[in-house]
Amino acid sequence: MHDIKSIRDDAPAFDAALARRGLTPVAAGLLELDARRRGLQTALQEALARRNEASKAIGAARAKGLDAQGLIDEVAALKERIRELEDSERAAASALDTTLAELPNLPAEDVPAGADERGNVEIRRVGAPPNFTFAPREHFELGEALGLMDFAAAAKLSGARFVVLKGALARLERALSAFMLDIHTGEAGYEEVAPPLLVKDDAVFGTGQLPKFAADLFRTGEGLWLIPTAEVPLTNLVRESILAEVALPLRFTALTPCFRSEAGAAGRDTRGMIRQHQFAKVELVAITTPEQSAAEHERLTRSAESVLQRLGLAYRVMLLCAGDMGFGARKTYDLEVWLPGQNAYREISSCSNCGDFQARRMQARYRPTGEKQTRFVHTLNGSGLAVGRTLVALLETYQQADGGILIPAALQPYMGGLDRIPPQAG
RNA sequence: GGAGGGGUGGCCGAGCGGUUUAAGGCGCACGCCUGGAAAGCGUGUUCACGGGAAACCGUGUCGGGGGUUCGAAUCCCCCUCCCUCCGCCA
Repeated sequence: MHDIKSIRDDAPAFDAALARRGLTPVAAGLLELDARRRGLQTALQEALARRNEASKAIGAARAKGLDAQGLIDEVAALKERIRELEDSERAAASALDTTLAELPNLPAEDVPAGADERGNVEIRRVGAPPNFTFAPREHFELGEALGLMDFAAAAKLSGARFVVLKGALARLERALSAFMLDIHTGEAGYEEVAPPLLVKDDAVFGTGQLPKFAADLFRTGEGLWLIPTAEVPLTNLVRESILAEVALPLRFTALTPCFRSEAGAAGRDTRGMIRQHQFAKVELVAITTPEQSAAEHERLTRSAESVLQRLGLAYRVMLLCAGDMGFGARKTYDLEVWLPGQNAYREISSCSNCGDFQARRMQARYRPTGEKQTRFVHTLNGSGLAVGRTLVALLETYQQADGGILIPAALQPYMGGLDRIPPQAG
């Protein structure tokens, strides 16, 4: 959510920033709505002030036993005008808010230009893609051959884009989750949270999925939303609050299932676990000051990267261009892991600095030490990591010619000491 | 799901149609006092929006939304959250 005042202050800069996202100018229309709203508000407030003044005089006159009929008539006449002004003011404010709520965040200055993923810039590459003496298979071939990954069974239960994991692969998902959480809650200092998976409209509005992306979410009959990411409950932990500066930064991590309708993804990644309606993810969220958020963004990204490094997975870090960023982000790094079966880098984490964009929607503020005025916090989030896709990368990276899967040393304690998933006998 | 009781500033807590400009207390900030501190005394202390160069002024805000009234923290209706009991339940 943008501050209309900042648009008032520099409309051309606002439109120029939106243009970097490929959007047409909107500032002029917004300012017109804003001027109308403020005019109505001033008129309303003047009417209310007069009503308050006259009502007080009526009370005083009554107390002295004087006649106040003239004042009573005046206020009665004001009532209708107040009602009209209230309705008009509300309509104007609502029109302005509706428009503002659907505008994405502005890209940071150091975000490269570009309309789509072809404009993204590679920042660094870590680890070398493994060499194989055989043609590496895709994860679903490996998983199904092991008899531990069953898409057909999932389809019977739930339809397309679900999977059933069994045995060592079910364990592997649990192991990866615990491994990631331990990394983030350890030296990185994130506090582990077990949040609700069903949330209200306000929460989903706060992080920016509503109102524009309702079609991407699942909604219960009772009107609650299944979280598409733990970013929603974790970030909303600070909604409508005023934090002391010394309490910042707040760093939260959570393992949750994530639910996405994938409405616009028909035909993409239809095979395998890459794109599912439900997947596990360990999320990282940080709440900090405007001064600290850029550094916090780097720190958060490094925490996510450290998971890949300890698992020995090759990856690259991409700085997203203005046209490829998500709705709430002002700057985003994507981590892309190497998938030997696909012979490609695929997104496994997206780490974004949202600036004060979500904080405004949530009314999440802090009070700088020694100051009276409050300011909006900056919010950041990133996957650390998508567990399902990590499992995919692990299978494809550590596959053996016989169909078995080696378990990286760092993960073995979480697998009960197992060092490889053996190929299915027979 | 049923019945009942509640929600007032950072916190506690009065107020239940009009000098309430939300009493009083705690906490916090600043000042006085002090060798220094405590105590004491004094002043200040919700948030948002609008107007203004500023000082400051105005409007709204007593869980949320409607209504009654010249006037609502106070009366009425709906919603929401918390607590107690009953029912159901991992």
